[in-house]
Amino acid sequence: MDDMIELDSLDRRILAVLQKQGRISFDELGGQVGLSASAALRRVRRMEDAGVIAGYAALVSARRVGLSLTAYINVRLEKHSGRGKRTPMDDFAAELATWDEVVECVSLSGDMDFLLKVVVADMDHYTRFVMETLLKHPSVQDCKTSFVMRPLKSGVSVV
Amino acid sequence: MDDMIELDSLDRRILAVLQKQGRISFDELGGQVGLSASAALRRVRRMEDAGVIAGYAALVSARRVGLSLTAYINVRLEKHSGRGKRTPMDDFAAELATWDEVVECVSLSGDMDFLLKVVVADMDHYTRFVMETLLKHPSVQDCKTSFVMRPLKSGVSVV
DNA sequence: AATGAAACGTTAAGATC
DNA sequence: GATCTTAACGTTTCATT
Repeated sequence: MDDMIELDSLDRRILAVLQKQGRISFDELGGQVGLSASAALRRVRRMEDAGVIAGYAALVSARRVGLSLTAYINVRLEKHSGRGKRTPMDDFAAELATWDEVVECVSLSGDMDFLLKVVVADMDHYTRFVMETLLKHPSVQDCKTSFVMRPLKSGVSVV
Repeated sequence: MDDMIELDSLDRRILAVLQKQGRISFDELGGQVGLSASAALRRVRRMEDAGVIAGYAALVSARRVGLSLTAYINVRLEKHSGRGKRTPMDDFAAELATWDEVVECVSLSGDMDFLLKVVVADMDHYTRFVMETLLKHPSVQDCKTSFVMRPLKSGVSVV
């Protein structure tokens, strides 16, 4: 399951194409990298099986579905006070999954514990989320927000 | 070009499916949301044309291609010293596009100007990138890094 | 040379659009 | 009906013996 796989330059070109055009046909894909459809298919299947390609996704424009505000929130947790045997981090992680506003969350080195990426309709919704959901959570000590003013580069295809 | 489009609950269910299974057939997609293949296709094409679906992408596992270190870097730019009529921000944004290590970059409110998401093979590569590329750029004043210790939620399909 | 593995292209039947 | 997917089959290449 954890086997490293060798990727040659053709594999990498295939990945580059699929990251831009995830629903391209194997015929076209092969054409772009200089292979037949079946050869392209074989290589893609191999990378899927090896977990190099984790899956495929439609990219949804946040704006076009009415979500025009993006923010990053640094969160610091309480050091103690986990419920029962669970740590504050466990409690937080469990509830996180139920918050639709959070599209990305990583645990960090440094003074802050988590970085959340949050996408919402407007400032109103954002304020409600922070006040009535995030800060009300018993594991959360405090947080600090930076709002996204302009996206310069969006990397969506590395997981 | 900027027309808001009305999405009903069926459209939203279709989007949810396509965000998880971007290469699903329309037959299966229709089955999951209770539509025929052609009805599902019509709705998907409509959302593609409206820009709601910005595209499709294969999701590549960073680990499996040997990129096991992820970091977020807050960058502060020089306030002046743009070359010619261009601002430091223009200079920075232009060069950014050529840095493969940066998979995401947004301009932020607050004391820092940018947040970069960086994915590299190891700490060695990371150090080289910061010392020999990022900090050498004339627009960059200073930066501060947080390393990702554990990804809890990865949102890849909102753009 | 002979052998086997790996990767390619062609073909054709079935699935999908 | 046209395009796309996918498995079967034969060919080429190349490293090993």
